[in-house]
Amino acid sequence: MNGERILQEREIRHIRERLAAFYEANRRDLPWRAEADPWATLVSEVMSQQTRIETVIPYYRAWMERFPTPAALAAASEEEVLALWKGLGYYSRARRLHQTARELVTHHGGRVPRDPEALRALPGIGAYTAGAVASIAHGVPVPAVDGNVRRVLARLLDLPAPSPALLAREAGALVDPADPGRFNQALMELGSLVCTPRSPACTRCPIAAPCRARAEGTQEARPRPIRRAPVPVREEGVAVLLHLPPDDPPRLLLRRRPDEGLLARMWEFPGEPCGEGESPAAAAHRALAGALRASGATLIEPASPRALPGVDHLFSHLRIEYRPHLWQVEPGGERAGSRWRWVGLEALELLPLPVAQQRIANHLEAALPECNLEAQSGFSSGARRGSPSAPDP
DNA sequence: GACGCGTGGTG
DNA sequence: TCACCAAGCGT
Repeated sequence: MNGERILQEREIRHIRERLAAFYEANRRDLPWRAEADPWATLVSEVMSQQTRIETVIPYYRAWMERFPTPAALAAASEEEVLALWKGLGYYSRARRLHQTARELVTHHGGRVPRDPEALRALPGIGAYTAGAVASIAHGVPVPAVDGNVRRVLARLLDLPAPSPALLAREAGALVDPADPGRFNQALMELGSLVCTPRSPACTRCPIAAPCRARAEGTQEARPRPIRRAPVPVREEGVAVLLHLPPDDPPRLLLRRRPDEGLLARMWEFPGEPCGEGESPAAAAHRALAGALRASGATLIEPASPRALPGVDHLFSHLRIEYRPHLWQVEPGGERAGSRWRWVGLEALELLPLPVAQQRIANHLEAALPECNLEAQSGFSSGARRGSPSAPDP
């Protein structure tokens, strides 16, 4: 089916007028709305992908301070880029934005293109972000269908499961050519403030009159919710290798994750997933063995490790229960490699460390004073207390 | 088309 | 407590 519009011309004009008024009265003062800078718009849109606006704001400020232009980002190291993104999640966004900045410099004169197709071709920029940047930063009359807009349109048209193609067509016909950026942001703001997933405030909605779901009373059921598969749980033994130099701050051995997949190229304490029926302590021992081999470090005392508090972390599709165990070691010869690194406790914040790993480090820091004492009287002597795999209290 | 990909807020 | 989900993209 094509060409068939559900809304009449008169309704479209009505919706444009009401949304424009709604936006002027309700728009939030977000930092990127104060600028007329396409780079600022692009950065804010990428950061906002699947992320709450309140979470984005401080990251956006720090990012624009450090990388005010595509050229500034293009010149940065990936490690610094990931470190600034730390805690925001979906880290491939940071790596793709980094790559996009480089392509802007090499192929677009260091500027953000206006053509939606050119934007769409950049890494990390899909249909939504291309439409948002083209309309908001450059005034191009194209739609920008995010989760909010999908929900608003599904209700306005009373469709249980509208396809992306249908939504793009309807939104494209609806966009106000007089101010496409304002219109698209108004639709999102409406979804965020009024036409919410649960308990939509239809009595306060500026476009309740033409809303088909409102007329049918089906707004709560539009769009139809999707069922998620239950997330698998994995238990992982973690080896925290601690070096206590006599006159310097404590140091830790970290490992860089693989180039692809979960938390790609982020840093972590070495860990191993528990095999079938394997205890976390045994898995941690395997991680220890690998870390000693890779780094050339040696155990100070080959005794039982001290168990640190467990960290349970929920990822988007996986739950991992980290069971960290602490060993004191002496760093070995020259063996290092780019995937392993000794890092001072105070320098962890400069590294791209995922949130769960930071929690492990925090527990270690809390336990450190005791370790110093034990180090002098022989670290090995019965340092174990509580269950080795006790979860976070 | 379904899945992999983080984290924190919310009812 | 926990399921849901937020200004999605790439494969």
